[in-house]
Amino acid sequence: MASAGSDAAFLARNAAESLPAGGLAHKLEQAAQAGRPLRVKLGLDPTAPDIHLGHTVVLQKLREFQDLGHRVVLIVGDYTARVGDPSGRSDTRPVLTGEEIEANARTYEQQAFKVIDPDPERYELRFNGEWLDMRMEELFRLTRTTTVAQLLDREDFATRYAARAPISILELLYPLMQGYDSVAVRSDVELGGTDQTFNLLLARDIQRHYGLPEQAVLTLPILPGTDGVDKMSKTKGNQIGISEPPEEMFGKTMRLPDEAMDGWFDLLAVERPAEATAPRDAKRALARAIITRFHDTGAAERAQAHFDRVFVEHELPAEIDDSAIDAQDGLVHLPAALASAFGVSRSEARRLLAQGGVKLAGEPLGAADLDLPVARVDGVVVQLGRRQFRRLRVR
RNA sequence: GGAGGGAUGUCCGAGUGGUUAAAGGAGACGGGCUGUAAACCCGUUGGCUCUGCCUACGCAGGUUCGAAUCCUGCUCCCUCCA
Repeated sequence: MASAGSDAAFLARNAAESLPAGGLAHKLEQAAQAGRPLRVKLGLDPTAPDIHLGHTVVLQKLREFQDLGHRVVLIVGDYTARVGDPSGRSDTRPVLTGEEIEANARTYEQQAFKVIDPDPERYELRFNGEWLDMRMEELFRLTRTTTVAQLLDREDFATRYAARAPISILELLYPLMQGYDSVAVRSDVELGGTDQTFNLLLARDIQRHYGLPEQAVLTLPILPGTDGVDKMSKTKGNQIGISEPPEEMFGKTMRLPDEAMDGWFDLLAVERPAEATAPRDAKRALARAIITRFHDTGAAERAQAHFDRVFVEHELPAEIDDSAIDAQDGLVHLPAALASAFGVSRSEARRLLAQGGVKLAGEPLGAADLDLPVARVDGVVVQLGRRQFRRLRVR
């Protein structure tokens, strides 16, 4: 193991903040002296089991800790998920059942193993229902650790409070519960996005109140989505899921605005190509690196070849899925066929047709092409928009 | 406990009896340009058996030739006073 100082510098190199100053190096030193690994905590939300690139930033960091010999503790917020988080106003979140949470957690874990090491020596998975299902008396002890003023220091609470927007007591309790997780698992370090800074730091206070050493906190910048602006999230539709097919990953990465590229290289810990590389080529390298990480090198090469073929050369993809469609009296009703082949509504199919967004064997169709003879479409490739292809097969 | 405000399409947000499938914006999608970047231009954006029909403005009823708009009840949300 290298020196604690250089390890700390390495771990913090692409982090947003390492708090308190010198805290991480100190922890690493203590661990080295005691000859034990650090317990590195990450909390996860069991309502969203699909991992995307944004989640992998912090997972990647966990992996780095593991590679230095430390132990990762993933905490599933099953208890909190069962209560339901009221933040985000009226859209009451569906409260999950125990089984759903368990299933989500396992799905998440399987995906997380693409990044972190599943070796039981280096990894453990815990559910916070284990300790949060507590007696009132214990809750009193927990709530005594923190004051309202402390909680109102958190930016979003402060903003909402000032704006007289509602803040439920439950919401105020979340940081406490998260902090108690740190008490329960005796974490040495906790990771999170910069949006978690407050909660991660509050956990230190709570640990102190419980007579435990305070955890070091390492926050990582939020990875912007493929739009380059908003935080990557499923709801925003700007995510790249780590289980997506290589071709999708390649295309989505190429759509990333140039300005966001630097951030991606840093946060995803992808080696940057030479300074003079054209933005387009840098992005291609980024895309290949991402695919190599979640699939393999071969997949990356194939995805790039596919991309070049379809979007640069404007040729048909090498592989096109078949779609079975119906015909009547020797005619194929296109809106219906497109709807079933591409999963759009018939009205939408009509619109696309009218806008020249539908190509049959490379030739654009028009609004009038509603019913075509079977012979013209059977076995022929239709293209919807720029990137969807299907070979139609009349049943 | 009292008083008041609100719930509109993916989101924000106009509209307070009739050219309203519902202004405007955002987003998304299609076309052009291009590096599937940005910027820019044009167009589309509830569904369908599509020159028409059906469904839609929190939910349920009612008034009216006609309602997102008026009335009644209900649900939910917010604010202020106590």
